[in-house]
Amino acid sequence: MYEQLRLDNQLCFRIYTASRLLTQAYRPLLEPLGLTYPQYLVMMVLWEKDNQLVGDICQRLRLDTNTLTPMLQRMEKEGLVIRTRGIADGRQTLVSLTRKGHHLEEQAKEVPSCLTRGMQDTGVGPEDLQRLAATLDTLTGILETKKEGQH
Amino acid sequence: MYEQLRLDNQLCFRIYTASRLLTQAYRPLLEPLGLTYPQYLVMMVLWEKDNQLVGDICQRLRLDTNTLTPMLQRMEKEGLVIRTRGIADGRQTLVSLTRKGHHLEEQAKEVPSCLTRGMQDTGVGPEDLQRLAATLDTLTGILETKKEGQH
DNA sequence: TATATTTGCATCGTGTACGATATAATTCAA
DNA sequence: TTGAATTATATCGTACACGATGCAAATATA
Repeated sequence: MYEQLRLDNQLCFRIYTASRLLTQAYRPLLEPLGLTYPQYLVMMVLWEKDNQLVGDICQRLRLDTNTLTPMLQRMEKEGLVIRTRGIADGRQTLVSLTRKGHHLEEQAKEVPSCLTRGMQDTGVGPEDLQRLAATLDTLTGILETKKEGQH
Repeated sequence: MYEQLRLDNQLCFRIYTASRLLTQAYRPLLEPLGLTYPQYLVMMVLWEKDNQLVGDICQRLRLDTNTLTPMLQRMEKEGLVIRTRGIADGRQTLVSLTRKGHHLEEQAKEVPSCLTRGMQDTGVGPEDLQRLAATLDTLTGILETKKEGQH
């Protein structure tokens, strides 16, 4: 029995579990909007700035096109976005919000507070979350750098 | 533009990204062992204690049978585990390591250190990781409690 | 003890993730 | 300028996740 292989010693398992449970916590809030959690992320990117290329969204969410293209196709079928091919560069695909997609922001703006409200009086204070975010940013930065180095 | 909908303000997005990047970081280390990251988690559970029920593994990893059953079936096909139905209780399925599955622990024991080594001299110290783990545990605990309350 | 309920696991359908490959448009180079 | 490399997306195959449903074994209840 190797101590380093104990599940309880695995940071990655904690992050993996927290990620899944958080996504599950979002589900009942996003279901009324007809969004999955990854789709909600795409919407946030587009609400910040409309008319972005697939590649822009990829970069922002750190996802590849093989994940995003099918997702954007489903979102287009749902009438949330429109995909337009070849404007300046014929290879690019521009993703734009539909009116429906725009309007969804009004309903979505309540979602984040629903979750942070649930964090109150739980032993996890705002400063803990702040520190958590900072450490995760550093960690992600490191992992991205290592990833670059592979190519 | 609602401030609370900015991607940069989303803790969940950070965790989601960190989780994916960490899993990606494990991939090249686990590929030689013929394991995916979730399968590696199952193996860790079984290395800690062999001969566990599907339900035990579910509870430990906080995954449901609809995820684990197909995964265990794949692992059985790979010759890592054996699934035995109905010992005391005919509904249960006992999951046991094969000799091959047991032997894999020897190779796997190097995996964790490969990753922690990569964390050295990066600005993220052991105490940061410790605190990160603690906060995630609390967070996960809260999310689990909320989840219970839904039933 | 016959029936209803619960339990443990399996199956199904949909939606991500992601490596590998394909394809068409653009750019580079000889 | 034409063929080679590059780039931006798309497609394909496999493996999770997870809600919903199915099913047989065990348990509870009348």
